Amino acid sequence: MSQIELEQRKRLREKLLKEGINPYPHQLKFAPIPVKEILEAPKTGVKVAVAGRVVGIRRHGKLVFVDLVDDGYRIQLFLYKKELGDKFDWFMDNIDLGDFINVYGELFYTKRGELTIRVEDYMLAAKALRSPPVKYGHRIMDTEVRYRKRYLDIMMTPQVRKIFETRFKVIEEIRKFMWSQGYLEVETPILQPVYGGAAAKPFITHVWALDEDWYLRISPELYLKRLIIAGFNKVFEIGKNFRNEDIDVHHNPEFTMMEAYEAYADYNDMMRLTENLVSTVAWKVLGTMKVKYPVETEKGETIEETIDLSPPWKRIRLVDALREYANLNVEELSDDQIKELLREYQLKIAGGYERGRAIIKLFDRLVGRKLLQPTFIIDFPASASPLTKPHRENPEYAERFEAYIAGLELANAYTELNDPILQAKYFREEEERKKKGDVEAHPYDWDFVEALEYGMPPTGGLGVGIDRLIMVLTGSTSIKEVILFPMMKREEARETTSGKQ
RNA sequence: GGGCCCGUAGCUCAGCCUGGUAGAGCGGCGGGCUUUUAACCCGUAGACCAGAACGGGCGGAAGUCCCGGGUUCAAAUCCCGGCGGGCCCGCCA
Repeated sequence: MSQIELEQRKRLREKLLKEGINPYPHQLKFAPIPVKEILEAPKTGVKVAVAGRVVGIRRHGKLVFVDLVDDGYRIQLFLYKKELGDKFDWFMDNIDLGDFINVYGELFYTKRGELTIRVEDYMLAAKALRSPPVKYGHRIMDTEVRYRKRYLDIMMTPQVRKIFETRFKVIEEIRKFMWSQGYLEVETPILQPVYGGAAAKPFITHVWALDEDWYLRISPELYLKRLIIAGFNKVFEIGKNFRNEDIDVHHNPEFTMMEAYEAYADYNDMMRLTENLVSTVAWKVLGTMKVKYPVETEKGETIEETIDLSPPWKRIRLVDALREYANLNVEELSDDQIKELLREYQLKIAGGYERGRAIIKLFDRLVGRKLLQPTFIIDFPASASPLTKPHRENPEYAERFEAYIAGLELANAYTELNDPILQAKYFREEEERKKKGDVEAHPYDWDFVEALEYGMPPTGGLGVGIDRLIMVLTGSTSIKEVILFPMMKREEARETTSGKQ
């Protein structure tokens, strides 16, 4: 909007105040009902009151059509000078696009068959000084504006609003599902003295009361396990984790995870939990277990892939997946041959070469993105899974899986390591890697080891990336499309009505 | 960390290659129109500063075509360096 238009509206606000009309009244004159209710059960000949934002004004001489949006639902208003008299002129002179108004009138169908309110009276409910940036129903083209001023993106574009409605319904249904399975929803610290539960760089903050540097959690894992030790058999937590790493289409520094832990369960139970959770949530929110997701083919074309979320999902060992999808039989390769492959694909291992980590790297590079249909990749090399119990049949592997859908890593789960001596050994090895330059190695958490020494039952644990799950369920290819306010570089201060900020 | 693309009126974009008056549509403002729905038709202001404000007229000290330099008689346009955004690659299990 031009500066001139902003000034015009500021003057209009002043004019209204002088006339004794509050542009920001405390109460509505006509008790409104939701537009949604009117649209769901349309009746004609009845009087209704509604409130909402003016998003369209179409004038035809002595009559005018107005589009009003209330809580995401649009209804048309009809104002006729012959019926409204001076109030018609007042509306045209004082109501602008973007304003909130409260109207009262009778429902009828126009010649074109649209349910419309024939306005008999109205009031200004809140003045907008800036007009909407685009016509209602259109997309804001500038992605920077969309992300920085998400309120405009949602205000003007119903499809965008729909994505976020879906997002929060998904989270609601996850809760309902977990509750129905007997899990207790808990909260654990976001500010932690020792971070852990994942391999990632943390955000550091300072606690003035203690004069100590603390961390924003990279995962709630070690606290949730403490609750299993405490004697809660089934717990889960939904919340933000913070990882001080790159921002791209699959990563935002703060993101939402659901983690669940269950005593006397193992990673097989967690697979069943995962596929039941995801398919049930899809069914409840979308009414289907089949979703479409845009996928780029090798030719560079984008096609809609239909993804079937119904259980059971495919289960395949990581080394078998490398054989099946990348034609690599890593179990028969020497370390030198694997190092050669790392060179070929320009992959580096932080903290120095280590066979297990190298195999996982090759998997991520060559296989992960090919896994479009839901797939559990099971049995990771033990060396790169320091919180996981070794495989019951072959201790070179860990009882760990990752779930992939649409090429996205969606979940990560273990049969949890509950041997404190082994856990301490793994922590020491992680400390060694940290010294060798692996900035993401786990720090030694002696307090957690002590907790394990009191005895933790056999436990299955699961982490689900909620943002990525919502990407799959909404067909979004960027995590920024499913996070309300994604992290962006700080903006320069700008002029607003209250001056420089 | 590497590469590619974009940044011009409130919005969407043209102009840039080939340097020489900065344009269109939408939106705004004014007018017309009794059933429209991205309404339509006619007119008009609007890109930086600015004379208190507003309306009308006049004017240039000049004028941020993201910012700062450079080349040139002359830069939105060419060159260099930034900033912001998007995408790809690497890293992030």
